Amino acid sequence: MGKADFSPIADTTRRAEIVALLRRAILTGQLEPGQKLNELRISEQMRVSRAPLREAMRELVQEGILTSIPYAGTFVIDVTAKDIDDAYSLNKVLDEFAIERTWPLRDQRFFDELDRRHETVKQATRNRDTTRQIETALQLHGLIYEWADNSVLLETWARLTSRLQMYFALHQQARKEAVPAEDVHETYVSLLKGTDMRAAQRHAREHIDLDFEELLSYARGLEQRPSKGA
Amino acid sequence: MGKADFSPIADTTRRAEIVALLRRAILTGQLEPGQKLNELRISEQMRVSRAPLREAMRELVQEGILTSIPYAGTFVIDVTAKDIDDAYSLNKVLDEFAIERTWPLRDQRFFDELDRRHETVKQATRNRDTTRQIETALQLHGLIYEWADNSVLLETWARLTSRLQMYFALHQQARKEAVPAEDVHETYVSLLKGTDMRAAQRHAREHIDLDFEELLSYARGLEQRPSKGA
DNA sequence: TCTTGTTAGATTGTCGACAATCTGCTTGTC
DNA sequence: GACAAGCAGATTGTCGACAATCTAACAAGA
Repeated sequence: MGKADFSPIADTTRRAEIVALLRRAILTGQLEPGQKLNELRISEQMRVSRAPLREAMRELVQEGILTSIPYAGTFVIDVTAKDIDDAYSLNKVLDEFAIERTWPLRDQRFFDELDRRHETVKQATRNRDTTRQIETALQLHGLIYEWADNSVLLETWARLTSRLQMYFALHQQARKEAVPAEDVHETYVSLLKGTDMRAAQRHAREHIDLDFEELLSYARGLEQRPSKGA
Repeated sequence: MGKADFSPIADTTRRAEIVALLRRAILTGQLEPGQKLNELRISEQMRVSRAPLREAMRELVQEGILTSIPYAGTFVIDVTAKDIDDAYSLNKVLDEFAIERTWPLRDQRFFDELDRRHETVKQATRNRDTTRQIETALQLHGLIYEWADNSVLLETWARLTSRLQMYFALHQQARKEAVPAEDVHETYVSLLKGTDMRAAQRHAREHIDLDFEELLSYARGLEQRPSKGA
């Protein structure tokens, strides 16, 4: 028997591509929070009928980054300080759990993948590509979820990730100064390679708190921000 | 100004009703795991066109109880012992977190609602209505999530609940003997009213483990169960 | 002036038909 | 008989048009 392990072929439906396009637009901040998505306009821009577009939007509504009001429209979710707070406090709990589950399953492949993703983050940092920096940092962070061997946990993380990426993108977009160029993940990676699980969990929690404080202060600033129309 | 506080009016779209119908059919076991959903047949039965039906199915796919393969069809998710294991182990973690967050927010309204839901479970138990018993027990359990004041946590619980309800329904449907008629929630409720948070958390975890073991033994029995076609 | 009723326009929700794809069977070839 | 090519049939994906609903502007009346 051959040994080639093929990755699944790409989804060939328009719907899937539309989902990807819209998600990217939202997570990178091209579509602002509160903004209404006009079906006719978007479907014309994408050269697609409204049917697959609407199905795509339903998916993103369930994914939690769009919200829908019957006969009124579908909107990018509004971001409040409390939403960010909620997401982060849950993230802490999930992180601890993910590390606990991943810990006994770590092997050489895990460490290799950890290094690989870390390297990708560092590269994005060097290139000053903030969007990609956020994306790769979350992917680095997501490894413990992928390795934890718990499908429900992974799904939960995927949902959370969408929001976190959106929050960070908004934050980066708003603040004037450049992103810190130094590498803030060195400790995290080395702890995941070490032998002290509790220490890794503690660090994950504290590391999160750091970025978190920054995000929150930003979010508190845009409370009562008016919703953007079409 | 008047003091009447109205609840939001019902969703008046076919889509919303279809979602509710399908979800109920899946969670009560009318639609079996692995079964394919034929769009044409269902749309004819519901006297609805395929457009809103497909949108509804997209939502349920994202909700995690349906799965879709392009150009092949949409199916009720398969249930494996590992899925149940995954869901429960995550549930334990979330329970602890929910109790921790709810604890300082408990007030008279909380206790009243707790009693009310508990009473509803007992009533369903007396009536030997197993489907309703599962539903109400999960609602009782869900109170700590509703009270925890964390929207992301609540969403996560909602998703988890769907699966749990499905698992329990399958279990109940499969086993011959009747459901235990006694009340298994007495301790849980009284601990939530008490002053020892750790004890409540511990009990939640152990209580879950109980039903869990039963479910798992059932699920292990139906591994390699063939998927049902149309 | 404020409220209420009406109307036109725009947008979302739904429908029926067509196109693309898959599945299983048949056919032909070796 | 085994196997590949090709052909129905059924099912999903997509489209364009119509129906239902909302919004905002405007007119009529108290």
